[in-house]
Amino acid sequence: MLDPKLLRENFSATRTALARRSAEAAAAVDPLQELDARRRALQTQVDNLKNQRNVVSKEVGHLKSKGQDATEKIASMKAVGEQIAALDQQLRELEAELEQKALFVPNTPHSSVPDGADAAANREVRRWGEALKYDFKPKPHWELGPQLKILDFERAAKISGSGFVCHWGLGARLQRALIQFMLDLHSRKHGYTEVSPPFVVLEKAMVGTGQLPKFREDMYALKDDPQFLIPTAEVPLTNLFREEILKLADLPVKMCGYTPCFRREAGSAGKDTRGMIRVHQFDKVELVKIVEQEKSYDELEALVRDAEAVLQALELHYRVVLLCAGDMGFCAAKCYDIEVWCPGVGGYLEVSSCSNFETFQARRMNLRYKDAEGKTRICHTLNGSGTALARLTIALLETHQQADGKVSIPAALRPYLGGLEFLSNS
RNA sequence: GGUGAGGUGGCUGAGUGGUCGAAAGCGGCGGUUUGCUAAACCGUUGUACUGGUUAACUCCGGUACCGAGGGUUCGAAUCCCUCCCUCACCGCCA
Repeated sequence: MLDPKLLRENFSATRTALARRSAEAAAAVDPLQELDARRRALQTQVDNLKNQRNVVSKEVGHLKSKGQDATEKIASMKAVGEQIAALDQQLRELEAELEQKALFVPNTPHSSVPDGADAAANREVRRWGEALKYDFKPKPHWELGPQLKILDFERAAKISGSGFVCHWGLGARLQRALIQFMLDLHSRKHGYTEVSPPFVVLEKAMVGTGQLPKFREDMYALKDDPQFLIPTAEVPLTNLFREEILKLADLPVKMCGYTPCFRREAGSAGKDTRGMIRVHQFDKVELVKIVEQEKSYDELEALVRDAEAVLQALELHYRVVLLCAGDMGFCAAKCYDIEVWCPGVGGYLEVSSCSNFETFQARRMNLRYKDAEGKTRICHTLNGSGTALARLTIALLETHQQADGKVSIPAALRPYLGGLEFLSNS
């Protein structure tokens, strides 16, 4: 959510910034200006009436305590009371409308974010490693997985429908190893506190991190309860501190956590459907930071490096891409994607998305801190995948495959697999 | 799921339908005393919205907030209803 005061004072600048995303984004703020003006006028009116009522009611109290008659004042206030009730009702409706509209306005892009309407305008900022050359045609994971008997798409579909995978045998163990490897890396080397949160959250948590109300159709809602399956650990981890005022000494809050992620992918049917590039449920280790405003952009750079460390340790070639204004997610002010090379698929796949949301999420969840002067300010929140498992597994299998059909395991991961050096189907 | 007890400011904890935004204590902040620390004493102390004012939440006002939402009343922390949460016990259960 954007700062209402800032929006009021810098309306045209904000609108221009939003227009860098899309015309639709810019149009979303238009109704806010007029609604806000009406809201304030109405509130002033109601406040004045309430003041009148408070003053007279106190006089009634004084009169009664002295045993004097107050029936006239009481009668006149009855009418005022009815007026207040009616206007209060209008005010509540107006506020609800205003909030509803405000929740649909995306974040303004940071000045360092390049212009552009879509992925074509994204800017590659660096690469690590290079695409390996193979003296055979590298297979895609949807062939490798079943051959090695570690991925089972058909049986998964039998129990859950399309868009699900079952990890079998060493595949299941590989998932567990990767999760543990990443959690160890981030908690021991990068200073994040490991958190294992609930996988089911209330609607207000989903509103807090910006999944709702706009992206409802992408979420799995529980039928008989008011909760949702989490689409990412970002939701529970960031909301953990909602409605709190943190002390400066407690910042930065750095959390890492493993959760499964549940996504309906309602809008992307038919895209990237092959194998497990896009599935309804995948595992992910997420990194979340809650920081002071002045430090959030430095923390973003560090966050990206922390996520990159995973891929480097697993000897996977990747590139870091700075997203342009039109390609960024709803909440982000600035976002880097990390894309890993997958020789079987024949392209780069996004395994991490690292964003600074500035105050956008924190304002929605009323997450604040006391700064050095003791002033209460809205926190900046950040998160990044560290990293997403389904695609990481794809990259791992496809990159480290050999002509004989085996997949070599990078040295960093072997301790987590009992020293195993290869995946093979024997 | 059932029964009972509770939910009050950063924390502990009072609170009679009308000088209650709320006693008191702790903590925090400022000051005095002191070689330093400590102690003592004095003062101060929330959040949001909003009108005016300003270089500035700078100053002066207003409104709201005692778990949440309704209701009764001229007036609700206080009375009534619904819901949520916490704790205890019972039931069920990995």
